[in-house]
Amino acid sequence: MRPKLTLKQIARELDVSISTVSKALKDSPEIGEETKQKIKAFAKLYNYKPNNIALSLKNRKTRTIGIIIPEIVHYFFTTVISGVEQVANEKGYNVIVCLSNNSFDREVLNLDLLANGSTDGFILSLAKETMQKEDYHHLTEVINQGMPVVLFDRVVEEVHCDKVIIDDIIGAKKAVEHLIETGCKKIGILTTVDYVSVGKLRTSGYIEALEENDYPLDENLILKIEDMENSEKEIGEFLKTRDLDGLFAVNEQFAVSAIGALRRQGRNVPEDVSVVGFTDGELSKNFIPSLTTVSQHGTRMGAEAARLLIDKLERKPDEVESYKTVIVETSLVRRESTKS
Amino acid sequence: MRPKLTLKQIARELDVSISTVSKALKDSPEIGEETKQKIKAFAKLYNYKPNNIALSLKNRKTRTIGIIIPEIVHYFFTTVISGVEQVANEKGYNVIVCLSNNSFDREVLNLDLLANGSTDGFILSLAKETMQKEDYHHLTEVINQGMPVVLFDRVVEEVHCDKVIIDDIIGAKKAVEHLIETGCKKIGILTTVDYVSVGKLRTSGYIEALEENDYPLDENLILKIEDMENSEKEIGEFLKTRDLDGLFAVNEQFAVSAIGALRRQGRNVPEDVSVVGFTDGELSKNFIPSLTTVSQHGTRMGAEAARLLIDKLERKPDEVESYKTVIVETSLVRRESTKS
DNA sequence: GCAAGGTCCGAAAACGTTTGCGTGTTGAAA
DNA sequence: TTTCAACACGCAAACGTTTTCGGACCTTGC
Repeated sequence: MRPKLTLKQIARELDVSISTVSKALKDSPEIGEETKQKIKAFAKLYNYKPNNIALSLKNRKTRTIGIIIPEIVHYFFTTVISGVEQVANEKGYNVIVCLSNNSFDREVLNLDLLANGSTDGFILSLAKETMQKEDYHHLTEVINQGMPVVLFDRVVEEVHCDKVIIDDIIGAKKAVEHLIETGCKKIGILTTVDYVSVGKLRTSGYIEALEENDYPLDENLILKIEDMENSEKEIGEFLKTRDLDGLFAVNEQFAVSAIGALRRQGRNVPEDVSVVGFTDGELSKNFIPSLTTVSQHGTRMGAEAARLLIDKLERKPDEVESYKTVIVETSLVRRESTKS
Repeated sequence: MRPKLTLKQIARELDVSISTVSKALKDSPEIGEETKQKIKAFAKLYNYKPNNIALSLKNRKTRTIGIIIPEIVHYFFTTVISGVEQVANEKGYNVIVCLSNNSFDREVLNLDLLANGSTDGFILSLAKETMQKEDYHHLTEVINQGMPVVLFDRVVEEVHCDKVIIDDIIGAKKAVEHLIETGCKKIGILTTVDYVSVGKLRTSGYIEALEENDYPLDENLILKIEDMENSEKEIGEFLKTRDLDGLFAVNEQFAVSAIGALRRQGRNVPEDVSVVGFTDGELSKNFIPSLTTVSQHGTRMGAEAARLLIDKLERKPDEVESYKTVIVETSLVRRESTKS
């Protein structure tokens, strides 16, 4: 076992000073050609690589960006990470991922931990609990210390920073309009309770689409699901008592549960009921019938977020502060769960 | 914008030396009670947190573990990460995730990068390209420098380190035996080419199960898929020309493709053909029919890997070197795609 | 009144870098 | 021979910690 090589060891070995070694390796003109060659050869031979920690300390930069997400076992978030990772790597940044598990305390903990030197900035999506508490002091504090933060997906007005979101309302409208265009007359929605911001927005989109097309709004066709555990049963009972021919679900899960329930009730998709989901994940692609769905383009969101963050990080300190909100367009992916 | 507080600033502000501040905050008996209180109060008021980078440099430890995986948009890997994260956090470690995208070069790059001070050890699953190349010098080098490495899932004998794997062979046998027990007479397998070690092992399990139950081995019922892009078509054609009543697929993807193809051919699952998959992901749970599958318990694998790594990290330096291989048991999850 | 011992604190080194500046050596010009 | 660039290199500080060691001052006991 041979421990890591340092400048000091090279210096001792070659009988020069540490600074000479450092300069030689950076090809400084201060150092004689001969010495440079000798040092470079030695470094290469023993595979010298500078210590990142020491560099970080010296430069007060880590070239690392932190991602904090509510959960990782979740298709959408992984695509976002993938997007972040791609552009981060292009620009020579590293990515460190932490999970809040939707807990406020863990979000604060992770943020504090990473903020103390480990990362130069953050990309994060708020924990559910945080949004309920409406307590964002940990974020404002970090921002006050001069660390750039980019919020995505689950964002909130109170925090002043760059944001990347999708046009939830427009996306939902696209979905419902597609149902209308393909001949559905009575369209229901499977959504979440209102404090989940995306659920609320998508519900708004649903309502807007109905209004703009002169469809009556029937509260009876709206199911707001709170308890994810029992969503299957709840959906089944809801569908049994509604005579609808079009259904918009605000996520994949609800969509497939609905299709399953409908099938058990002897109703075919899309012949009897058309179904549109939200989020284009593994399920949508592989389900039978495959799901018509609103794609959120997570990869693109991640890439945008990373770009925003890195821009801030590499901005000259005298440039004026300004926060952008990037809206990533959704698109409707037509598949087999709706009529064509 | 108020920049981060350091010991030096506290010292200047309170007109004591840096070392006094440091000691006071660690509650050292060397410092007078009065001074201690004063310093602690000040630190608390302004929310002092020591700089992790400086600590890492001093202690030559980062309390960070690096995970390198082939891809993140993949249910199994996310469960593993989740497992690692859980125990890492319990023990006060951070997790940094990098992706190799199944590329050898990116695996080497990431490993090199993280090895230079960013992490204390690694948990990784080899990239496909790495396994083809059979080039593991980057790993042995890192190990030689004294950094512990734990390999999981895609492991390889040539590298000497701790490993966490599942009993692929036994898992596959369980799957096939279940098919046999539920009355299947002619059982096929959808697998990968042999250099993907898990594919090879699962194929072995399939063969063993057949042999032990005196089923004839028919090479004609084995489909080795190389090109993931066209797997759907390939599977369809394979099934069209085989008259089997049981099918074992080495991953979810293949299983659902098969079910789709069978259905198009007018064959019902599980009435005409029973199907068992491998990996218990979103798809298996939500597909209709839901999939009987071999669960790999990714979370448990991640947790085991993290425990192994942290044990090595916190081991006294004089303890003897020894490498363990932990085998995480698989279990068969019975659902609707097989007869009961 | 003086040495011994306690109490409380500060100086400095160390972790591995980078970099501005000082210094010694060389060679050539005067 | 003297002088002065140019060149090649080393010193030291800095980043933010921790920790060992020693020093100043006060108290105590004789």
